[in-house]
Amino acid sequence: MAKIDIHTLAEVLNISTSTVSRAFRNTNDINPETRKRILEKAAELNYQPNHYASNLREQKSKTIAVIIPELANNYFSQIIQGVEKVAKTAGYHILIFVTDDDIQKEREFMRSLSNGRVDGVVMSASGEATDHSYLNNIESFGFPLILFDRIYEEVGVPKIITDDYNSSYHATQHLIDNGCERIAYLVVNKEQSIGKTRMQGYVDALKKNRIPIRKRLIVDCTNSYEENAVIIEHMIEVNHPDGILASVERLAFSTYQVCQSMKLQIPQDIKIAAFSSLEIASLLNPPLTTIKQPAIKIGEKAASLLLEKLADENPKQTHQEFVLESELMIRDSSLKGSY
Amino acid sequence: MAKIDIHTLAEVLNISTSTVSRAFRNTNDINPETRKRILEKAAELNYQPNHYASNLREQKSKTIAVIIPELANNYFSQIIQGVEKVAKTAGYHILIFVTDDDIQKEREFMRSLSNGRVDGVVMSASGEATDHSYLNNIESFGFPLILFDRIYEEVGVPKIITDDYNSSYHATQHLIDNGCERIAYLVVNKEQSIGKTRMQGYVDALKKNRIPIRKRLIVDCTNSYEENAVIIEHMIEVNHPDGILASVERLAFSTYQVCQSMKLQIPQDIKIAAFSSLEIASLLNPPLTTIKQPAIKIGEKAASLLLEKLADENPKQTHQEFVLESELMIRDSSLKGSY
DNA sequence: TTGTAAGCGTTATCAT
DNA sequence: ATGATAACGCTTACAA
Repeated sequence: MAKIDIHTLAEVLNISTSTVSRAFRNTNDINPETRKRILEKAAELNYQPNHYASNLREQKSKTIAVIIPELANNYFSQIIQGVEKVAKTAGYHILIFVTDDDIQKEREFMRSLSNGRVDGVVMSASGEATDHSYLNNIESFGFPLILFDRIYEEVGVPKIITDDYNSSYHATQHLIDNGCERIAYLVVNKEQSIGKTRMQGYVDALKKNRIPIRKRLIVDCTNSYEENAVIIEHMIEVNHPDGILASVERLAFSTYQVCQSMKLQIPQDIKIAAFSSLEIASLLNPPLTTIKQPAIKIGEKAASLLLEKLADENPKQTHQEFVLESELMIRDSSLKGSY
Repeated sequence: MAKIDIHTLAEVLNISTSTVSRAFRNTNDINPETRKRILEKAAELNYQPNHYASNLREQKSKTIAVIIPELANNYFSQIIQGVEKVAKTAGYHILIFVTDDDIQKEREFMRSLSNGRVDGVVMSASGEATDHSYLNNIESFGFPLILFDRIYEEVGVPKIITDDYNSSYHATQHLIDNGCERIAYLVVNKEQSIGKTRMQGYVDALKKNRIPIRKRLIVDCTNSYEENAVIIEHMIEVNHPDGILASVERLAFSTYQVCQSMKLQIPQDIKIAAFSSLEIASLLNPPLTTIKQPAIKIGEKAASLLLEKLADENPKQTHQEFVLESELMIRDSSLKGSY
């Protein structure tokens, strides 16, 4: 181990700790020669300024937290990619927190982070649309927060969302245009921000087309593949939808599986469109029509906004809302007459 | 902000800082009443012990680093899932470092972590099999390291790998059994641990079957989808393989795309098997035969090993190698007569 | 059971 | 350009 600290290094060099410290910072009140000597010796002895001591002293960590509901999800993996990429270029590191869709954990994470562990946080919420009282005094947390995707509307922080309502509306209209009359909407939590918004787009598109809204076609699913397979199969058997709009990717996969096992043909027997940022949607059988969210971009944007705030001396309490565009990628799974 | 520290809290309660400190640790040399009073007040004032001060004092961080070559990769996402899950249950957090396949960055990360930032590291290497001199004195880094998947053979730390050689051998044999005689091997870096081992399995299976090894069928690819498409298309045009073994998932996707655009039928014209932990391989068109690595399990195992080391008072310098089994999931993409 | 005080390894301020 | 010293906020002997 032989951990070497600034004192021993200073001693070896017959120099003071302050000078050593200076050598590592880009200040110019140090003799270039001296700096060179110090850095060389440091490399030789493998000295690294202690991160915790520095942070304690400087009151910042060059670290940002990413709080997300789950990790087993292509969408959030891509979010992390985006955040990581931007953070890295600014010399920041990322710390990952997964709430497992539990708002208690979310709150605990947020609270525990008030200890200065990170300089800021980007988060996709786990709670329901209105359930965020713990964030009432966001300033008191002592760090900037950026919300993305699953947001709490009333919290006064910058937010990044996609145009979920429109996307959902258009995807539904697209299914209708392709002959669907009984479209099911699959959702994990219809009370939560995105599940709710997407449902509204679906509902309004049906209304606009004078198609009755059937409660039984709005299906609450879970986070378990097995359970969802059962739920979806049952729903199909009982309600015979001719179209399906999946509010998250995973539900489309389950539907594909169910259709395979029920020997239902997509899109002949049932058409499908799904919110998804899957890159290989076109390789599926059949190619899946997706509402493609720019997940990586969302991550990048969230990180950029956060870094901006961190760079800003006295950041105003903005709560701007940034809307990124999703793209409806029409593929065979939703097309009439593509067979 | 109004950050409150242990002193002010102590003052408010008319009590000493040590007592406050004790209230937060599970020690019993404190009056339960006092503790209760303290914790209540702390909650009220939203006091959180400063993480960096604690860490500095205790010389540990309850944080582990995950160093991986890339994030835009289903395999590594699953690794992170596994690590995160295990870490969380032990109260650890994870810090992510992405090297972009650059061994310089890997070395810098490792070096910088010697500053006590994390208690331990799990890593999948970015360098080539022999290129790890910087790890010669692993003890001097001052933290335990676990290597997984892309390992450096000679480094004396615990390693977790899958039975790549056998998997590759069997997958190749499987392609041969299904009538392939000109099997191409797609690899990103054939000098690197896994690319190399997997190639060996491929080569030996060919030899065993007295099929000549053709250099031109061993194809170096890159990390770019676009470039790979070009490379693979060119290779197919020139060398007319009737089978393909992809050493990483991404190369199989590119092959699917190329086949689509070249109007080649899988598996009729060309059969494919790939190393991949993709969960929806069976939904592809056609379903993709995979050598399915237990990515999440690998992550879990790596984390468990690390935590064991961390719990151990004086960990012996073990360098055990754990081999997890991959599973050959035979699907249509590699089958003769499944059409 | 509680308090006092030293120290974890830095960096910033002030002197020199 | 360099050095001495006092924080940063916490934990833990040791003392009471």
